[in-house]
Amino acid sequence: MTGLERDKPAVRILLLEDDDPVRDRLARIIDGWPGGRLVASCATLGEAIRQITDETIDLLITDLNLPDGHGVQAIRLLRERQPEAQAMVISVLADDRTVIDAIEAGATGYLLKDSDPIDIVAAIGDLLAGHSPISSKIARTIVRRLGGREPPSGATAPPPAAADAQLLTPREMDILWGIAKGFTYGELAERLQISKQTVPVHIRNIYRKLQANNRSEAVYEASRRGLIKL
Amino acid sequence: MTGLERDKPAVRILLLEDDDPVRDRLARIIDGWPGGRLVASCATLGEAIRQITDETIDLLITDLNLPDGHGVQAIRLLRERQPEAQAMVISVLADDRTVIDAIEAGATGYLLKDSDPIDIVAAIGDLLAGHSPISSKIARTIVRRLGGREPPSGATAPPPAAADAQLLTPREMDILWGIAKGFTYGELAERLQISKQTVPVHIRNIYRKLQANNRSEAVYEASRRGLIKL
DNA sequence: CGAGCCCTACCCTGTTCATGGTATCGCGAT
DNA sequence: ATCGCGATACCATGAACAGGGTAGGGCTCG
Repeated sequence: MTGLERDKPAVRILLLEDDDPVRDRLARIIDGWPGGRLVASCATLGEAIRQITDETIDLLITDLNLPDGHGVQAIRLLRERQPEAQAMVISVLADDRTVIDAIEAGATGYLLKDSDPIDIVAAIGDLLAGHSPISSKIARTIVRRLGGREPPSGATAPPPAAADAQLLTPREMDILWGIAKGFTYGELAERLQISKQTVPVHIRNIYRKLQANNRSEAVYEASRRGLIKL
Repeated sequence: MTGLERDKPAVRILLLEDDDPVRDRLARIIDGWPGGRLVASCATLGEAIRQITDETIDLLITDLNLPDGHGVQAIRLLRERQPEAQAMVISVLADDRTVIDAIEAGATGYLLKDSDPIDIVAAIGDLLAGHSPISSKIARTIVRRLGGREPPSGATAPPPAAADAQLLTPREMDILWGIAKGFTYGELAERLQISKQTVPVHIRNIYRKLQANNRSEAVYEASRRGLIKL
């Protein structure tokens, strides 16, 4: 060591971004920031996986769309191998699934590329201060996930399930059970003694209420919200 | 009927803030903003409740600490009476309980007073654009709520998975995760970087091993056997 | 080195699903 | 009494899925 590391522990940063100009720009900024040390600057998931496996990382800054995989995979691996490390996403992706996936994988920061020029150093500082720098568009997805809607009629609902209790109608709950168990339209119709034309109507309504687009997603969502337990 | 609902798309804003100087300052800013109309500027929860009950509101901007109650109560009432309306918190409070309460009550914006001078107009615009202007410190609380749990890869879960651990191959477990979350062939193929022809092959093998005939059944079975936890 | 398994990939075919629209009936609320 | 909504029902179309067969490359293990 030639005195690069003094008393202050520099933040070991791993950068993962497939777009060359963007990566270089970010790398330069990070390199020029005295508080951090750029462990590596990767263009592929594979390279990042190698780095995460071999090196000690404090902070992963990653894109999501990668030529050989998805940035969330890097986040997952990082959280597994180095639970103390932080992860921040910098991406153009803003759809609900991607955002929720990233957050659930352990990302604590999420900046949208499309917005105004990113102050990456400020975001890193924010993150390391225990905050979550998140673009407002991304935040909305997360907030929606928590807050949803529908007013609690009483004062305060202790269990989260109580809030969603009225979300689905009784019939929809019947249908939900059915799709969780893998029944087809026909089986469900027979079991509930209704026309097989009616089943998809209920299913559509369930999808709308749970913001799902197919059966598995609906079951996953319903389970997550405590509407059903598998 | 006063018949003025369609003429102008000015945002009807209700301000609730007990601190006089702060309230006046915010009121002036909002008043000077051509995009919005200040319906009322309240110093107490009681006054705000009256306004929410009697007037049509598009956006509530509220403090939380109030002399006669809590701002969250105003948010709850608003969401109950006027579900289309938005709510934004401006407060010094940042504890988990308060933040989660506010978000669950329906707030889609949450700015911390202590931070840098608030650009309230930008935040309002953000909010009305469908985003969620949220201070990064607040965001961390929310993110923790969503993602702060255990990493999905069961590093320390030998008891349940032991018997069936070898039932599915690693790749099949990847696929299983995907179908539990509702991914299509194409999405799964992209995320795992394999051909979309290969995905159904794995799925078929999973069905065979779990004795399932469709996705929901497979997820149900896998969950029941402890292969995945939703 | 051949056996066995996993992962990969493609072909084909029939079924099921997702999604739109439209409509009737009953019930509780306005 | 009209309105909103839940539940029921039908039609139609394109996308996605299930299930069958075939097969090459890579890996490990006797």
